[in-house]
Order: sequence, then C-alpha cells, then structure tokens
Amino acid sequence: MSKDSHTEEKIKIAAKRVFIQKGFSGCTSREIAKEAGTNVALVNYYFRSKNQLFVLIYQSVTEEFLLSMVDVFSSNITLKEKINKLVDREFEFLAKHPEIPMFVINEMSRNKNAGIEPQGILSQLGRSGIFEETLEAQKNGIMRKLDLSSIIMLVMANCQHPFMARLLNQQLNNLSDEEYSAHLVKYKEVVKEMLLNYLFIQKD
Amino acid sequence: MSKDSHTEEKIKIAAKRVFIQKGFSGCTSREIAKEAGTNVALVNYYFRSKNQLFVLIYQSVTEEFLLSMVDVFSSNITLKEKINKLVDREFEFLAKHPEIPMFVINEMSRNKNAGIEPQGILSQLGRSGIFEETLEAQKNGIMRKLDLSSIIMLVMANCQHPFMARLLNQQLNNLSDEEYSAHLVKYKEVVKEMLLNYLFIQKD
DNA sequence: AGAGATTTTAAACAATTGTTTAAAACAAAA
DNA sequence: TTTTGTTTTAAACAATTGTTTAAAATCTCT
Repeated sequence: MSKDSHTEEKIKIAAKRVFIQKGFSGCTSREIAKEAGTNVALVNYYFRSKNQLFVLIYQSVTEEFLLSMVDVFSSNITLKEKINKLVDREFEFLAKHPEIPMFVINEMSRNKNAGIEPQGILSQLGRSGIFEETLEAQKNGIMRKLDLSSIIMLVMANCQHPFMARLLNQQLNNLSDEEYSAHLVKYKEVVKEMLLNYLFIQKD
Repeated sequence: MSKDSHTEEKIKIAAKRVFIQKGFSGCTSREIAKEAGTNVALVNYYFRSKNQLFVLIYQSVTEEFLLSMVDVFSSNITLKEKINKLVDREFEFLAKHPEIPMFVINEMSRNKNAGIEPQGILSQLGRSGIFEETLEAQKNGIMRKLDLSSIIMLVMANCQHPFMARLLNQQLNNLSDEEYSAHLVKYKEVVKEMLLNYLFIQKD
C-alpha cells in the first residue's frame, strides 16, 4: 500500500512537472516515466492512458490556478484592500508557478472542442459577494464605474503577463534571469499603484 | 517557374497557419502538406525538413510581431500620442493575429537553448530615440519617472493579454465569441485611459 | 512458509512520425 | 520530337509514438 501509492504519486508529480513545462503534445509517456524513475508500462498501469493522466493533471492545475485568485474575495477587508491583496497573491503564486498560465491557456485552446472545463469557479465567484460589493462601491463613488469583467481582466493581465512573457521581456530589455526577477519585485508596486489609482476615485 | 513558386508559397502559407495555431510539436508535416493541398514529400523537397520550414516561419512571424510595435516610436508626434497610437496599433494587429503572442512565447521557451533570436529589434528601438525622449519627458515633469522596460511591459501586458487569455477570460466571465470581441472594443479605451493617466502627470 | 493478489519489468504491437528514394509527369529548349 | 532539367507522386525507411501483453518480482495475509 505504501509502495503502490508511492509510485503512483511519483508519476503524478513527474507528469505535472513535464506537462506544465512542455504541454501535452510536447512530451511523451516515456519522458514522464523516466522523470518519475519508472517505465512506460507503469504510467498506463496506474492511469490507463497518457490522455487520462493529462486530464487529471490539467484539472487539478486549473483549479489550483483559479482558486488562488478567488479566495481573496471572501476575506473581510475593504474592496481596495482586496485588489491590493489579490495582486500580492497573484505575484506570489506566479513566482512559484510561472508556467501555469501558459499551460492552462495552451491546453484550453488545444481542447477547444472537448469540454474539460472548471465549473465551480464562476459560482464560487458569485457566492463571494464580490459582484454586489463592486456595485455598492461604484454607487458610493469610491470605485470607477467599470464592469467586473474589465476589472478582472486588468488585474489578470498585469499580474500574469510579466510571467507569461518573461523570455520575451528579457530579450526585449536585455535582462538576465536575476535582473528580471529583481525587476519584478519593483514592477509589482508599479502595477498596484496604477491599478488602484485607476480603479478607485481619489478624494483629497 | 510560376508553378514552383506557387507550390512553395502554398506550403509556406499553410505552414504559417498551422504552426501558429498548433505549435511545432502540435502538428505534423503531413498536416501542413494536406493544408497546402500537396503531399509530405513536397514539403521536404522545398524546405529540406519540418524544422527548417519552422525556423523560416518563426523568424518572419517574430519579426512581424515585434516590428508592429517599434515603428510607432519613429513617428513625429508627442510621447503621449505615441503611447496612444501604440495601443491602437497593438489592438489592431492582435485583432488580426490573436495567436501570435502565444506562438512566439511558446516557441521561445521550446527553443530556450537554441538561439533563434530576433537581433534587429533592440538596435532599432535604440535608433528610434524613444530612450532619450522618455528621459526628456520625465525630466520635464510630463511623464512619471519609470524605467522604459516597465513602460514597455505595461503596454504589452495590457494589449497582449486580452488576446492571449481570450478563452480563459471568456470562460471566467461567461462571454461568447461575439460578446468578447465587442467587449474588447470598449476595453481598449479602458486600457488607454489607465495607461495614459498613470504614465503622464496631469496638470490642471 | 505458501497461496493469492498486486506491482514491476521487458518485450512486443500497430500506428504515426520525419525523412528519403525512385520513378513518373511535366516543362522548356534544341 | 527528342533531350534535358524540374516538379510531383507514391512508396518505403527507420525511429518514435501510445498502448498492451505476459511473465517475473514483490507484497499481503493466514
């Protein structure tokens, strides 16, 4: 029992790493097996097929990715602090898992027809009350009148893109890995200042 | 002579479409051949190998992608108008070629070791004088003091991400293709307002 | 220790991959 | 028309793919 779940878990961990880095089409079952320290047959013994293993990984990663945002909305702080915290959380999450947005988006488009969709997030977002809270803040003149989808898109773009386009940005601005990581720390504050300035009405 | 370049061109066009949509690992030589209305042998007859054809496409697409930004900087308008125009151009370009950023970034990371890099862009950016113009505007108190790399990143993130993460955004906000396209038209103005408000000091 | 189940291994499978070959079809020039 | 070079086709190649098989090894439980 300890041995079996050991191997199964090793394969899952290896598959997650390899799938995220190279995508479904960019890797082979044997590569995953080797990364897990086993052979191909065991991959299919535990997960039936490359595709079934992929779906398992994809769903958990997508959920992890989306939930890392949503739970901020449920905390008991002001809307402005929520946006602030959301940016912090996103940068923190993406510093640890920088390839996840590209992975999720790539595989979403590869499976355009098939329906491996995360269902719970939209309803969870609804239940958080963020919708009503935004409308309230806009009615009170605290927040700029903007649909929630635009707000979400602004936050996601400014948080995710620096990690998604890391190589492109490094090349365009001639930055080493270390320089870019250091740059991101300051850049996060830029993003915060810009977003909060724009989204919320300053009263002086 | 008219027949040969006809077939060669058909293959190039098909390859560009297929590579951009599915990536190098996501498609086969035979798929490209079929898309071009020919057979596999002709693909290698004209381009020697799948990889050589890919490099050809990748380089031209990357150049097209990067040059679509740079040339705005050379025009004879104020810096604020340049940013404004840049956002317009980017949204226009990306509306026509929404998959190009993902393609370029994906293949950049797949070829991390190999060096298929666009050289001319950095020097062209230098020659445009945008560097000095930015410093000047910042010295004059017109523009917020921010390194050029952060400015470029802000513009790219807010322009590219809406197209790169289209499927994700649609699902998160429950929008159809048409609704999302319509949303982008208004969203562009949001991006412009936010960027210009943040980057330039308002004097009233 | 031994029966019964589970896990691991090595080998094989058919299908698909990128690439090459050799002959056919075609075009251009004499 | 015949010759020469180019383009196209169909078939084959070896390597790699996802997947399966069947035997070996290991574990579980009495």
